[in-house]
Amino acid sequence: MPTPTRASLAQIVDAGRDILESAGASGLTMQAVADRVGVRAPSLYKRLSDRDALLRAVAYATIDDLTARLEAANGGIPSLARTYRDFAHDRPEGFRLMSTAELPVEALRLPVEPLLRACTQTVGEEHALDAARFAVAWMTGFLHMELSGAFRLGGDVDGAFEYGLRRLVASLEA
Amino acid sequence: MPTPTRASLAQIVDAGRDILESAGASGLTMQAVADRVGVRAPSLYKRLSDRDALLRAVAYATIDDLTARLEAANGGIPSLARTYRDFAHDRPEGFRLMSTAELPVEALRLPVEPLLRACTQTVGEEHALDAARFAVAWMTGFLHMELSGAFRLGGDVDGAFEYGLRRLVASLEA
DNA sequence: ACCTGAACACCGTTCAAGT
DNA sequence: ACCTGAACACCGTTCAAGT
Repeated sequence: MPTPTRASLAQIVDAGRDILESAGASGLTMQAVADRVGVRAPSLYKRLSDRDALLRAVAYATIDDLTARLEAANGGIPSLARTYRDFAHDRPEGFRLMSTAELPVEALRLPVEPLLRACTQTVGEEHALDAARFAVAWMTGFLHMELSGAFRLGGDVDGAFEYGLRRLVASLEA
Repeated sequence: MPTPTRASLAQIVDAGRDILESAGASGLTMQAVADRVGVRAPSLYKRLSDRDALLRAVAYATIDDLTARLEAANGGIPSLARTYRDFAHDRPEGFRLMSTAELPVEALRLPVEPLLRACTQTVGEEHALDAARFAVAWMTGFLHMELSGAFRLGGDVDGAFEYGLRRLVASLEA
């Protein structure tokens, strides 16, 4: 009787996401995933070509999760921004991995789509892409700095986010 | 006669910066630095407690470099933003390391100082910090995304930067 | 004081051999 | 088909021994 599949790719990726959040990217080792999934490390290479493929797979799963949340949000820029921030707070390591993992450009098309629509509404077709890049850059930069503790000193971080959001929206509506 | 010092900390950090830019963060190993400096890896531990300390030292040197460039710029927001971008293009891996390395909050005080002054000029004391955070977040986010290739598809990246810069300045002057 | 070789732990990865 | 132990390369780090 052939051995039944013990470690499906989905199980591996789920284990990877958990380990990532609890131990950080450096703790996301093949051995840690193998232990969690009840298998020896070499067996993972039946499903994934190498550790980089594991990181990419976890990044994709994270992006899917984010995309779903953004689609569920009311489509305005403030709502999208706050949803994005909540997501980064929930899965800080996954959020970081999205920027770190070397992904093909199209990987971000789906999560950006709702923002692109919102920007088209406020600035029109012609500058929608520039506006979306402006918005995404601010949000992503803010969240990275917030998560890395760069805003720890001085004043209210929530307040700084809402201030930036107000300025952002005002500047696009101008 | 005691052995003369072969590997000073300054030499080690300089070697580290070079290796970082040519081989990336994962290529910045203790062995690579030791080779470059003409010493065996264990000798580095006379100067640095561990690899993390090496990364921090390289990050600090990078920050000093950036600070000098920003101080030399004409102090307006557009000039600071373009100087920051030039720096990220010159030393992309160093730029990344500044965000990655776990540094104490005060590490960024000096490079942010010129921007904080510019923001005080345009929005006044009370919201200077919020405005600086808005500006830094946008710039840093934009540069990370640009360097990681997220803007590779569609349109003019320089144009998108100038668009963002115009919106940013306009929103602070409003 | 500074350097070295030897050694250890840990990780990624390959592969021949098992079921 | 899927799994495993054994093995290898590579890296960080420690330490006793050299000058």
